[in-house]
Amino acid sequence: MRQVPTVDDVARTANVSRQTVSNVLNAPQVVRAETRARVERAIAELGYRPHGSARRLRSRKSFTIGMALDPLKNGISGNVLDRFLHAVTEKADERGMRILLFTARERHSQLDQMAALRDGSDVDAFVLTGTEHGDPRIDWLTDNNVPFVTFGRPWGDDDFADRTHLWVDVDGYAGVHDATARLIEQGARRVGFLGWPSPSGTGDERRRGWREASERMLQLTDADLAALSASVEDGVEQGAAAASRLLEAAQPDAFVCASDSLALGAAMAATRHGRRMPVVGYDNTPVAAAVGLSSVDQPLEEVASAALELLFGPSGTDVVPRTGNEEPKNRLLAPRLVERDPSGVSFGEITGTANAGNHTSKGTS
Amino acid sequence: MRQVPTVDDVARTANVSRQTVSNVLNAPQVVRAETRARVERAIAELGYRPHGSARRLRSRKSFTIGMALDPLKNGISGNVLDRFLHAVTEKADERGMRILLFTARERHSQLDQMAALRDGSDVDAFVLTGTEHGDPRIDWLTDNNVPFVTFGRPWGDDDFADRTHLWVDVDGYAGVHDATARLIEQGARRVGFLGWPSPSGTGDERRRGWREASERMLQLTDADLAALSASVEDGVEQGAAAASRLLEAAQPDAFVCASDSLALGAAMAATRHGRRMPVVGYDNTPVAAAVGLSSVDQPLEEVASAALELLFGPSGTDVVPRTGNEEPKNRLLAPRLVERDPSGVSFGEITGTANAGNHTSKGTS
DNA sequence: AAGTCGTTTTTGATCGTTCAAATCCGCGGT
DNA sequence: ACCGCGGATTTGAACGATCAAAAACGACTT
Repeated sequence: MRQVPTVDDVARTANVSRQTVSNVLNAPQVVRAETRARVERAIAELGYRPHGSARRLRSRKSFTIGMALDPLKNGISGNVLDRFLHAVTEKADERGMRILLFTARERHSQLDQMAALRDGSDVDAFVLTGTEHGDPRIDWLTDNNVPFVTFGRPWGDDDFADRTHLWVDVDGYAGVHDATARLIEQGARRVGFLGWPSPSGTGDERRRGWREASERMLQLTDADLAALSASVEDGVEQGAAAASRLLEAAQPDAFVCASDSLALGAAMAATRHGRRMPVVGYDNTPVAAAVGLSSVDQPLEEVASAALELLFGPSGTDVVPRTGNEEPKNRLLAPRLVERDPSGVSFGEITGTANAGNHTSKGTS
Repeated sequence: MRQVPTVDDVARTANVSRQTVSNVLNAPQVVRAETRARVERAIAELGYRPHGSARRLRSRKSFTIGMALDPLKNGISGNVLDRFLHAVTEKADERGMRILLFTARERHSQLDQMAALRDGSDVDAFVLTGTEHGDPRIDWLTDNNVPFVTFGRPWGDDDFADRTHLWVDVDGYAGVHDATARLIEQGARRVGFLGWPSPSGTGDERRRGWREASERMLQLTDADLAALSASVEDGVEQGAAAASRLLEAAQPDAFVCASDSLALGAAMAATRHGRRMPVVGYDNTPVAAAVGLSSVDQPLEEVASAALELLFGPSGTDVVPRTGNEEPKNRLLAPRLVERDPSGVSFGEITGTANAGNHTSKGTS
């Protein structure tokens, strides 16, 4: 079995020293062109490939980004994070970096994992998703001066002023606002909203988008607005039930929803009530695509690029020092409304106990 | 800034040598209980954590599994691989192992990536998905003696006799066979099948399941069977179109499909023809769950466990030597039919050019 | 008292690379 | 001739751990 060649082997065949070989790889500009060519030939000839672990041990850089993979949320919602994961992986690949995944049942051991990954130079930085307000991971990372960026705002007092925490997020307010405005342009006069119970950073933001667009463009009383809005846990059934209530009580002529699950439920409820009306969901999941629902699409590729840019600058692989000045510390990206014609599907009778999925709805408080 | 403690620091505080500390971590049984306790106390006190890269450099083991993350297939189908990824990550976590992701636009550079990962002791083994017959990656891995396992059969002449290639797969034949049988039990007499064009390992296998169940349980001529089966590219529209043709020509009273996309299309087509009939899809995606379609569910957690067991044995983290004898080299797992009542949704008129998604259908050959 | 054996601990070398500093080399200036 | 200088290259040490072999220790024989 052939031994894997090392820098020394390359150095010997190219008649140079170890360090020169190393320089060809890491700082080509300091090597004379002629020598460089010679070394490169030797590298190709021997099929040399640097030993990652050795390099990391010495240089304390890993070209690797750590991502926590949280246990799969039921079906629909997990899709966004998976798409984000793909996007980050690809953007990282473009910089020659890789993604190290880890999970941890308990949050505590997740901190341990992250600590181990950092101390062992396994990762240069972390990309986190699904962070909550006051997330212990964030405090730990900040305290220990570990570079990280989150997909999702910290939802503190003034996120844009937060200079210790890099974040990228999608402007749910704008997304829902624009979707609502579009419906109104198309003739809607009473747009209903299905969202999640407060407090929920993302949820409240999306509701605000609907509310402000409605306020601004339609002459609706506060009572009207209150009647047109519902707060329920995520899920198709819950969406159907809530939409049904609104349809009876507040006569909406369109729906905007905080998720595609809710939107699908709303579309079904509308048909059940013998009405056909536009419904817009959120996240543009395959479900929305399959049944022809319009949906607000998050630009996950851009989110991924932006996240890496905040961490590593426009193109490098070195963590940008967080000097606390100048450089932007966050990015808020605009989503895009994907409009679809739901002519392909209509939603018929829904039975009393129809279970439109295998969602484990834990409590309804 | 505090320095990260090393084995030497621990050794010093515990009054032992480096190697003893190392032994406490890697071979506790050779250390006297009392000494071990002392060392462990020192470890806890200093908050020592082994340096992964140093360990890897010396021991040539990484406790890491490499997975290629292929560019996201459009919507629906990607879901299975993402669920698999999650499952593998969790099962790996239980063994104290982690997942390193990488992508590569071109297949060629993917080989390079894998070579680099292996040479750099970045990964101990690879888990591959979406392998094709005669996949160059497989040859390369086999030739270079790199441990790997695939989710998906090699689709060679006799996969079960293949002792050089570890694989896990789900028995699509059984899944579709049983789904078909179930429909027949429930009264169906002419079950239609929507699948993909041959040759396609998975696709042909699923079709065979339908065909043999139909042959065995129903008295159908070869001509009947041929008329009841369609081959189209994956997609909701394609499924609807094909189902529509079958409905006109062969009077099916139920459908079994090779994917949820096709199944959704079939359900829509059936409604369009004013018929209500059972439809079973494959993969149990969120789409099926959302619209209440029955579907064949792949046991991805089991697939993940089985894959790791083939590689590392029932519980360790060391690659089982592929001696070519005795130990099983593959596992074929049975899927499970998830039955749903589609009462919640009915599928209405479909317009001529309805685009029920943003699938980029490349060619129709 | 010396030899033997088994268990526990220590010692020195090594993994493959990069860092930091030293050396080499050619050239122009005094 | 000597010095200084900047660019190119080399040298020795270090990164933090494990491997392989040697040494220390105790108990038990002979």
